[in-house]
Amino acid sequence: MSDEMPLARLFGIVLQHHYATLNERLRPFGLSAGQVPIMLRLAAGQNVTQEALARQFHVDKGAVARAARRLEEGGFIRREIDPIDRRAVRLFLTAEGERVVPEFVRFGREWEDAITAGLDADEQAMLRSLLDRVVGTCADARCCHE
Amino acid sequence: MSDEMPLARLFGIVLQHHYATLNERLRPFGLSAGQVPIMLRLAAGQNVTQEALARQFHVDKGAVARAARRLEEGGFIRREIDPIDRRAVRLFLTAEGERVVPEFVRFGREWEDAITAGLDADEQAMLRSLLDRVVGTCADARCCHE
DNA sequence: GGACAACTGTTGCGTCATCAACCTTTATCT
DNA sequence: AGATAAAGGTTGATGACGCAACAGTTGTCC
Repeated sequence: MSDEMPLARLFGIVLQHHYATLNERLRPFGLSAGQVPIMLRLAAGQNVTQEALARQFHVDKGAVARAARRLEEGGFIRREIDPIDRRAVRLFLTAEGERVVPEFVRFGREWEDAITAGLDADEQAMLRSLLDRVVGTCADARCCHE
Repeated sequence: MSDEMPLARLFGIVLQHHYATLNERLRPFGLSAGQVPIMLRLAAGQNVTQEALARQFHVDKGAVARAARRLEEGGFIRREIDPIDRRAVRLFLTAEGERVVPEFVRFGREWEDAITAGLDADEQAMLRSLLDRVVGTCADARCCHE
């Protein structure tokens, strides 16, 4: 199986599998995997700043900007300049966005289910817990966020 | 901490941390993280085919081709056409490659140590085991390799 | 109130990696 | 043997992401 596989490669393989799976399912929408986290976040509550998204998902603000642009071009979100702080852009789902986002949620959930199909509930919880802690360790290394 | 973080993002964060760390350390060599797995494999035994590397690390053959080219241009490996099967290219370390590869091994090990610093030995083993199984699951999904 | 710093967002460039198309070489099949 | 298929490798297009430089806006501090 894992004959001398660097730990980093394991992460890479899983991540690429995620991109491949999501990209395929999102192609009919003209979208790809990078836009999903934004949609998921908006499904849970709108009126969100790009900066808040970048911070929440530990993603570069440039990546958020590009993803938001594609979502807007596709007609899934609307962007409004915050009247109080005119630097900030606030994101909202359009009617079309509201309509499709449950499917995106399902895509994400199904991928997680598929990937952890060989693990029982305890092992899944253990995996997430260990990943959380590893992420915490490497997040501390560079920035010192919340 | 992980407030509604998609599982895939956890993998992405760790992987990006790996790239950032390795790229920084490899810059003095004119290399970057993508070339490391090849070097590590060659350190453990030379005369390897690009196709074998792609299969071992579950990486696209195109990625291996590019990484091998950069390593050759940097003078770290040598590429010889297999005289038996003239389609195949076999990779070897140069003297310079032999000289630096122990450092690359160290870079990789130090990153793994840093990332798992918050985990005890049992938890580290558990993490790798769970990752192996998840990777096995998603590897089965597309191909049906060894 | 005016100079300077800090923050949000955008864009260009680089890296990792995939896929698809192609070329060359080898294997297969009749 | 000749045609066809399959395999190893290369290249171009694309996606995700980070970093750095920049623009516009707001905050701070004399």
